[in-house]
Amino acid sequence: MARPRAFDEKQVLNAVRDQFWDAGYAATSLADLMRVSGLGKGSLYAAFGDKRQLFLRVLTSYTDELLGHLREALAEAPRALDALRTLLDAPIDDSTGAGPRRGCLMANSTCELGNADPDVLDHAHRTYEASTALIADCAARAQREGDLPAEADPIALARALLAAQQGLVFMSRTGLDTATLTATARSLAAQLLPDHTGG
Amino acid sequence: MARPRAFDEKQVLNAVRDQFWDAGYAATSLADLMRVSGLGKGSLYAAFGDKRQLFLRVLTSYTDELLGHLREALAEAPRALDALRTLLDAPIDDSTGAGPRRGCLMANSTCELGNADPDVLDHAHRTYEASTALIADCAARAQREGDLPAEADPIALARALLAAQQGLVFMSRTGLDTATLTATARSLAAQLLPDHTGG
DNA sequence: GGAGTTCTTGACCGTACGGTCCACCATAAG
DNA sequence: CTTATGGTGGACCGTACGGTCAAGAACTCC
Repeated sequence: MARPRAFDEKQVLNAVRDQFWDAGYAATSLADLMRVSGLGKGSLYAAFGDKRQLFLRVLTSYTDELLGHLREALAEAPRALDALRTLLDAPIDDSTGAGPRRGCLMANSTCELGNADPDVLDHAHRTYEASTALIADCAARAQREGDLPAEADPIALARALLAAQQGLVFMSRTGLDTATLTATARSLAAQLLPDHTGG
Repeated sequence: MARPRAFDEKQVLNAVRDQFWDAGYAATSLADLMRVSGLGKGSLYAAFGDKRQLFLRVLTSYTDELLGHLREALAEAPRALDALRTLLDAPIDDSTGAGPRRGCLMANSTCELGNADPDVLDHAHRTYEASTALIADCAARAQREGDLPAEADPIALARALLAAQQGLVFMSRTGLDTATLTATARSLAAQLLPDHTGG
């Protein structure tokens, strides 16, 4: 093993991810990556390859975590309908956090690089298809639990929810105040996931 | 007036806008702008200032046009409800066009530059507030025409529609096939703008 | 036609970028 | 202690970028 690494790989990847997340791909320079990681150029290149490779690696681990958390959250909720409603709260969390509103790294990357980098586009497509499948499973459970009309299409509902969520994320990025954002999320949730038992 | 300009300003601005729209701000170089405009560096700088000024000018004229078209479309529709439903078709048009799916220039710019450039963020905020107001007016008309429940809040509905639209635009950018995108748009329209008279 | 003014072209500049390389260092094995 | 191996840090490189400038061209006015 010779000389051991002086850095924690996960820590470095998290720092790099945050940098790309805050500033985007093009606006992040190698100097930025060196600063946030605390590594020299040589170490960075030896460990992760060039800027694009590092970015793709960070992007992949980001979506892996995202899908993992989504799977957990949807599976663990006692009531599936509540889990679906929670999906629309994610943008609110982004707006209330301390730092800048940075939305979703995958969405930002798709906007910035989707037309220029087929790998990124493909990754985006796969990620959102996977999300749709997870959400659709949860919607089907909500149907079984009697909280959603049985005749609804779970996949269609999943796509509608995902679209609403991404739209909210974007509105958060425009600087919409948290109260209005929250009200809009509630409004969308009420219309896309109405209380079925009461009606 | 001395020597007259050899280019049409509007034509140049449109070409530049398309370039920024396709590639984004950072990924567009001055060489790109020279190529698509047919102008030399000197002419570009003399006529429009530096890259950022040119970009902001293009962005402003883009949103001016956008709001103008929106105002027209919403006002001219015989039935307000139909105009509101048409809002969700815009992302479909983007997906069926010949070129790459490039979404909305204002949205792309907000994602890329919103955190770094307060001017862009402010412009985005104002633009979407203006859009919301226009859509809310149309929703109010739909209420007067008996196509929307009178107790609904037009502004809240406008924000929900705008969020849904932006979400659909984003899903189009991930490469979602047109049929699925269309189905999702129809699904969202059905839930956000249900047929009130029939139900 | 001469003067004045604006536009055009492209050479030029400084800089900051992504990427490479190498001398040095810290550890493990023998 | 010696040697081998991989890690580190920073000097270095070529390039492409955004931006400036000056010389000449095209036009108007007198």
